[in-house]
Amino acid sequence: MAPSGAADRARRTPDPAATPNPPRTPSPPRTPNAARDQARLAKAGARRQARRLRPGGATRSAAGVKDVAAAAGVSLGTVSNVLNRPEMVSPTTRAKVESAMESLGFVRNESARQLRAGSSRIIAYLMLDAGNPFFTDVARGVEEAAEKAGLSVFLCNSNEDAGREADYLDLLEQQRVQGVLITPLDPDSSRLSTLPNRGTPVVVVDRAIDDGEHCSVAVDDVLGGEVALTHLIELGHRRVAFVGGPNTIGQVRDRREGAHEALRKAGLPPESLVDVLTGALTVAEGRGAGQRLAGLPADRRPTAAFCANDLLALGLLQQCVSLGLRVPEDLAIVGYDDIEFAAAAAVPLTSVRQPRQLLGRTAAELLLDESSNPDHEHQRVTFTPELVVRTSTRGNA
Amino acid sequence: MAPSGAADRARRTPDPAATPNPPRTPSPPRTPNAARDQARLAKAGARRQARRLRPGGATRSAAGVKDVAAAAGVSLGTVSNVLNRPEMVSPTTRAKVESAMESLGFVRNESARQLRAGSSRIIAYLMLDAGNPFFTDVARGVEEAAEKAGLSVFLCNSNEDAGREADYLDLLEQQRVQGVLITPLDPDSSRLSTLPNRGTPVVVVDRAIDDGEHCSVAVDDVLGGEVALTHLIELGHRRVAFVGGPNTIGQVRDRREGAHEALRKAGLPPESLVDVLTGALTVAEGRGAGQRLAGLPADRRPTAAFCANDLLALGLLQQCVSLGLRVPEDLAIVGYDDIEFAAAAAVPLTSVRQPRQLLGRTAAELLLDESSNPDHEHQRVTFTPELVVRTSTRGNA
DNA sequence: GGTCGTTGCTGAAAGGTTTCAAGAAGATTG
DNA sequence: CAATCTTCTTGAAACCTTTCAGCAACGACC
Repeated sequence: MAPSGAADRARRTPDPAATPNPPRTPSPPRTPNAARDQARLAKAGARRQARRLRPGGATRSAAGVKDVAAAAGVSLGTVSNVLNRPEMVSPTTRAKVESAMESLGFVRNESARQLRAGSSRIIAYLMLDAGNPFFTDVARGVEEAAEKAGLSVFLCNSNEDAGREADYLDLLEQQRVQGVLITPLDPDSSRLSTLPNRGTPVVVVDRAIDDGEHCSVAVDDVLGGEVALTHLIELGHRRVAFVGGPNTIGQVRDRREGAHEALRKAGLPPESLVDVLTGALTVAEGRGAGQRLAGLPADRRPTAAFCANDLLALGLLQQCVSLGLRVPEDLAIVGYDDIEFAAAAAVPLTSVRQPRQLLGRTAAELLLDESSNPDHEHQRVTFTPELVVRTSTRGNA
Repeated sequence: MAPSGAADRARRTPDPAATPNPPRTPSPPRTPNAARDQARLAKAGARRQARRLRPGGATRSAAGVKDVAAAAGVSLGTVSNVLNRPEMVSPTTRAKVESAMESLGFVRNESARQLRAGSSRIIAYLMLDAGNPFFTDVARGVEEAAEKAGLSVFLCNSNEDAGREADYLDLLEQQRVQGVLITPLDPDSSRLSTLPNRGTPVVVVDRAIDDGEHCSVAVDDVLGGEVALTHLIELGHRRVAFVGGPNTIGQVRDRREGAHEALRKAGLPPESLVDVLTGALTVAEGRGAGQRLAGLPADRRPTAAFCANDLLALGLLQQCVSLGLRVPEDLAIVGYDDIEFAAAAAVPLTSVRQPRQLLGRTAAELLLDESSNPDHEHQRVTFTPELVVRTSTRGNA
């Protein structure tokens, strides 16, 4: 119970060049190019120690119910009963079986269980980007609801890659999971319908969809975009950048559409919104967009930017500040999602908040209903977003 | 909740109040108390539309290899060959089989495959906190290495909860995954050794461990703590808060120990480091710590804070700024992990950087080696952290 | 003393896949 | 043309669990 001791030992042990046949050593962490910050008090490097141990008998015997039954002197069916209907086994028998399990190190084979019983106790959430706190917050809501129902959650990360998304869908279907929650790259993809057609419930998260095949839980992105841009218009901005992309992502399209809607309602021309296209919804892409925006001559530069999500907004903000632009005086910024880090940013970020955890919880509840309730009706739940105004648009006034 | 016997039993008891009606509607998103920001242009709420559709024939026939074989007019073994050794099936036969699969909507039953073949194509990463960008970056490294090897990754989130961690370990062992990567709450837990003893490889991530049962990949946290505090000492700070907790988390203990080591080397008394204990490593807990620190009279308040991770540091920073403390003049702050948001914070954060992605990639590579190479030797890889100095300690000078 | 209900346990069947020894059909060789 | 190889294909066995009809033992009852 003294891990500090272990660490101590690690540091003291002489650097062993004596690794007989180690897997190729990892390259040392490359110094990040993005960060212009300096002052390395310690240089990066890796130490590695190998040990051939393979202690006596790694008991790879893998005891099964049969072995347990033999050891306990009961039949195989009884062992199964202990596992699945313990109340219908006499206490003494149960004790015998349980102690046999213990001493044999029995681990139930879930594949066989599922094959025979037909049902899995797992649901999966296939996320668009596990690095985006928005989605991990949604995931927390999912876990909450799943735990209440006695299910486990596997998280999968498509990382905005259509190929990976498809691979994971295949995998999950083959695993016969109880259901899949997904924030898809393209909610209209036909691939999304094949699962429910074959019996695996799918609930679409953060996209509204009404094809009769899925439930969906979403936040009104068009309204969110409209609210954001209305706010900027009311502050007097007449030339606004829309930072986001790629356009294949529905959230981006909807939020842009909402922005245009706001222009329309305000009687402003569509050209008031200038597209700044990004390759993904990440901080790094936001920095790139900042570079481009800051490079424009001041009289042609938009006076405000509406970003498709907070990661973009934070990157944009960071880059603009470091290039000497003042926020909001030179450029007002509105983000989207109101992730926890938005409020802690260099200039606290105005953002459009979504009920993240509730989104996940509701989606999971719909999934559970679909997979357990024969009278299930597909539903489309839409939540309303909420603008949170902070310094990045309002200033400190 | 993983299928422990007790949980199972609980679950099976028939639900007395059968719910023929749709799941209870979710409560509307509660307005967050933490944010003091205002200006709601749109109030939150939910719309819901139900549709009973249940289109004609949800083909839940679940065609199997047998059906495909019949449809294609070949034997069952041939279908399996198409699936697993396509090169040894004649092109024409293969085409027949493939089109039969297509038209029947065949989906391979992974449970059965795994039961028979014995092997899973899945590895899992059991994370300490999926909401911490540090771990999602590690996960990205894991995915990268796994993809290269043709494996899929399931992410699981213990959320710093020992019970959930144990449940997931059970579940993964029962699933017979190919291996488990884990950042454990307590690396010394005996539970961690039972899996490898029974044949499921386990690699410990972000903790050094040398028990002969696991590989481990870590960054030297003691050194990191030392480097961080040395930096503060060199800046003249003589009274520093250590913000972190709970103490059961090894990372916290090591980093604190390193800080004390720095004091020792500088000839300063141990009381120079004041513990500010938190309940978890989150932004919210960081805010709480900020509240407490800012509440101290200026002459008793530490002049600097070293936080066990960046989430704490960001929360602390946010709270201190909003309470009128100047950073770094009134309070210098050092974080840990150098997550992407650290550089974009209100005051860009000095932090101890770790090679996150490399950590994950290396861990996954070790796991793959362990599960495929009979001569595998357990290794302990240690990387060296790196201090990145920014405004939160140095100021703008 | 027979009948009936309970309670606890048994043993075989089933579930969908992979594997593998063996067979069939064609091609090649002497 | 027979013998030998090759190349494909086949069918049964095995993987481990759950389920379920049935059996044995026992007490209660008329």
